[in-house]
Amino acid sequence: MRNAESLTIGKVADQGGVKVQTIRYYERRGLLPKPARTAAGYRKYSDDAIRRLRFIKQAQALGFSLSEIEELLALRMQSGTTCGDIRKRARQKIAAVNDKMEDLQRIKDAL
Amino acid sequence: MRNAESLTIGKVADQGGVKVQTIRYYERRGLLPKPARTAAGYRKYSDDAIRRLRFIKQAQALGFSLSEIEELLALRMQSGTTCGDIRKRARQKIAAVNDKMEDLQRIKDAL
DNA sequence: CTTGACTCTATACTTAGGTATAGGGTTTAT
DNA sequence: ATAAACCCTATACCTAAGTATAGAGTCAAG
Repeated sequence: MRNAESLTIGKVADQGGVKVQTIRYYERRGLLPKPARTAAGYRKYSDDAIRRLRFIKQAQALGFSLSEIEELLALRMQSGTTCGDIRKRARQKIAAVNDKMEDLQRIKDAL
Repeated sequence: MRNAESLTIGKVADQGGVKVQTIRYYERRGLLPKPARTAAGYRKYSDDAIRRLRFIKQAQALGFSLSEIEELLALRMQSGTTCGDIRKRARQKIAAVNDKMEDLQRIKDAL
């Protein structure tokens, strides 16, 4: 009972917390796969799309650019072999965040 | 022996790690005070400008927008009274960074 | 069976944060 | 005393990440 198939773009946008145009924009950018279409040409999504949108938003909040996120998603797709790459990138990012926190401390002290 | 006065915009740019045009841009935006000028109209800076540039870069690296940085600098100027505000903002930002780290963990796990 | 809320494509506009260019004056090293 | 390396203003351009608009088709509720 877990899978509501065939969501419209509007539903996905609402659930993903973005605008409809943003979804189409992501599709053009290659961040979201081209979805199936109805006879009338309407995009049909499964809730994978929502999960993907949320992943994108999280990664964005962490300071990844859309291009970086594209790479992350690509890596994720090559499941199996290259998991190490992702771990490495995640670790890099964590290190960067740690650095940022130290800088923050310094700024706090400076103020 | 600590104060080399009267730096040109180029020196400040080099030391601050930004382009000359960026300095002029920051001046237009109000992030850097309008400096004194030579007879010929050249901008003259003290090394305060360099410190300020570095502060801006650090804050930027932490995810502050230029507008936010403007506010931070303004707060810093009202020295004395409103130090609490800055601490509060810094603490907010630290909290945000902590949240981000948790998100990062989650992403790492998700990959 | 029509009206309002969707959807489609294509194109243009927006904001943030710069970066480049044109056309000119100035300083400095030779 | 002249050429290179600076500086000046003003204006235009750029990338990222959307957001809006126009003009047209579609679906669902009354």
